[in-house]
Amino acid sequence: MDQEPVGELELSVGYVLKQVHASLRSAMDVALRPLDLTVPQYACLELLGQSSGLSNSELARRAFVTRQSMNLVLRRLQERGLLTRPDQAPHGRALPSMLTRDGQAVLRRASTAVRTAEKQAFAPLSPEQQLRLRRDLAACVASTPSS
Amino acid sequence: MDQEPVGELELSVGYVLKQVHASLRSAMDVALRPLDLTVPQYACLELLGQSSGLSNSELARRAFVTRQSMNLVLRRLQERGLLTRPDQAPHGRALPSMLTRDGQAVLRRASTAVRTAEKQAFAPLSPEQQLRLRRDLAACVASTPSS
DNA sequence: GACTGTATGTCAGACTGCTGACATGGATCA
DNA sequence: TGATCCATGTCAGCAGTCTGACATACAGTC
Repeated sequence: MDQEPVGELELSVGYVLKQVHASLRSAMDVALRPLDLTVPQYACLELLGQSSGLSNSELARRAFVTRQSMNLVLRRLQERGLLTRPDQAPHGRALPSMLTRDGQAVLRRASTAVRTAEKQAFAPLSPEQQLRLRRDLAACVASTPSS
Repeated sequence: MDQEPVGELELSVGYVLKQVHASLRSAMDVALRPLDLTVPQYACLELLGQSSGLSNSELARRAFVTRQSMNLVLRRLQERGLLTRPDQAPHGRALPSMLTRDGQAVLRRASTAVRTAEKQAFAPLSPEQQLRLRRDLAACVASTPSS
């Protein structure tokens, strides 16, 4: 390793944030591959596991993708029998998605796998530091104009 | 189990990290649009501005994309006359990229725009908190197996 | 010198996610 | 009631990124 003078980019919060995000994303990919799940698919399952009956648009917002992308994710998961959507909307146009029994089972396994990967990624930080990190990040979100 | 209105996902460091990353990415997109630059293109310029003569592969690693993707970025920037690459490699196969005068000018404007966006994104945090956040994140990177 | 291993640049194909657009259902208000 | 606006689901097209592959250039070993 050549010892360059630490660039200015290393001093940018955004750059380091991107770095950690990339590393975590990669770790999640590896952890989810055996379950044949992508990160967006996992995110969708996790969101539904915690808030059953969310609509496509609502899932998209919480997973930080567009409605169109989430639509494809939902379709694929529905084909695999991991979730169900009613043919007709009970109110308005929103179609509430629900996990099937299989979906819940897959989610349980995926959740533990991701949790392990995440734990490992933040292992250098003590529990107190992790809590502090989460709070600092959450503070930034709070000021963000909701998309 | 806290049954707060906030879901369990909100308690996940990874989720909040993703949230902040998405918000920052979006802000950077908006800030760079007037300059007709994408985020990867800006990243490339910024990296070259701080370490002139980096190769395609090295830029790719530091920008967290593949060599192939960075190759397209470099080509596009070269077409716009923002950087130059020698036709022949001075050593090995690595082609060192250099910013042109125009490239340096665009970088200056882009850099201030991005810096403003980043400053705004992390505005809720005091300078001390931002420093702490950067250190915490950097600690996570240190343990990551380098890609 | 020949062989092996590693790193780089580049091409081709597939996949993912996005933007733009349209139709539908509901709420609001004159 | 009719008009307007907003949110949702979905279709089509396009740009960006990735995986896989190949040829090339250097360093190390025999």
